Amino acid sequence: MIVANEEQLAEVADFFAIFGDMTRTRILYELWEGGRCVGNLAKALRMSDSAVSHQLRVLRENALVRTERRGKKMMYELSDEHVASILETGLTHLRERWRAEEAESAKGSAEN
Amino acid sequence: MIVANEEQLAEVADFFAIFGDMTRTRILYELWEGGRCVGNLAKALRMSDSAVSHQLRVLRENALVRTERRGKKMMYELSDEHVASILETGLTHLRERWRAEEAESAKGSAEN
DNA sequence: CATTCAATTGAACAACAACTCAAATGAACG
DNA sequence: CGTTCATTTGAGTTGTTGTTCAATTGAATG
Repeated sequence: MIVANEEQLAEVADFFAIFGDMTRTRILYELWEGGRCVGNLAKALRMSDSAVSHQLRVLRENALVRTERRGKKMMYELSDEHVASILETGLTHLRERWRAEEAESAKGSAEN
Repeated sequence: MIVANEEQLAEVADFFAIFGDMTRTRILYELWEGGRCVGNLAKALRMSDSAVSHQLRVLRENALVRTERRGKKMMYELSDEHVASILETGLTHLRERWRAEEAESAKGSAEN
């Protein structure tokens, strides 16, 4: 049990909210595999460059990704391993839930 | 590196989004300390019973909290330790960030 | 069974967030 | 320096989300 005040809980909420959008999680997931430029990401997500760029801005402003210009292209990468580990936490948690749901539905079909 | 498809990433996003609201993180934080009824939570958060109840519904529907009726009151508690551990992950991550920011600002004031 | 306390629900409203589209910026290169 | 490719920006629009308010449900109790 960690002690936290309201201001900190607000920051926690804001922090989780960044991961609370599919476009951003997809971007982070892509970057998990390695650095990518905007156009490359946009193609992978089948979205407009603009839409992706807007979300990259959010990620950048929250220090979840770092940029490095390489010629005309702007390379994006995760700012540290922490970001991947947060994603992993959520993914792992859901993995367990999915497993449980599967077991539950298997039980149901055995009963009927 | 965990393999995930888009549907799963969508679920991850939705999952994080639940934590991405201050009211809900405050509720979860309160429940971390132990079970509470709606009125009690509302008082602690200085919000209307209704507003809290609406958010509790979201948490309930996503299986983050469990309920148990005790007389007129409805007792809410975290559905498992996992929920607390997710909160802790976020809190811990931000702790490090806050420490880093503090160190940074201390460096700044030493320079000037 | 009427009353009271506790919680839930639904509609309405306001605030916010994400995407689109068009325009602007920036870097390379002939 | 004009053109091209890559990205960013801002305004506008649409959809979503959280809160309020009033009405409703549910359980206990005299």
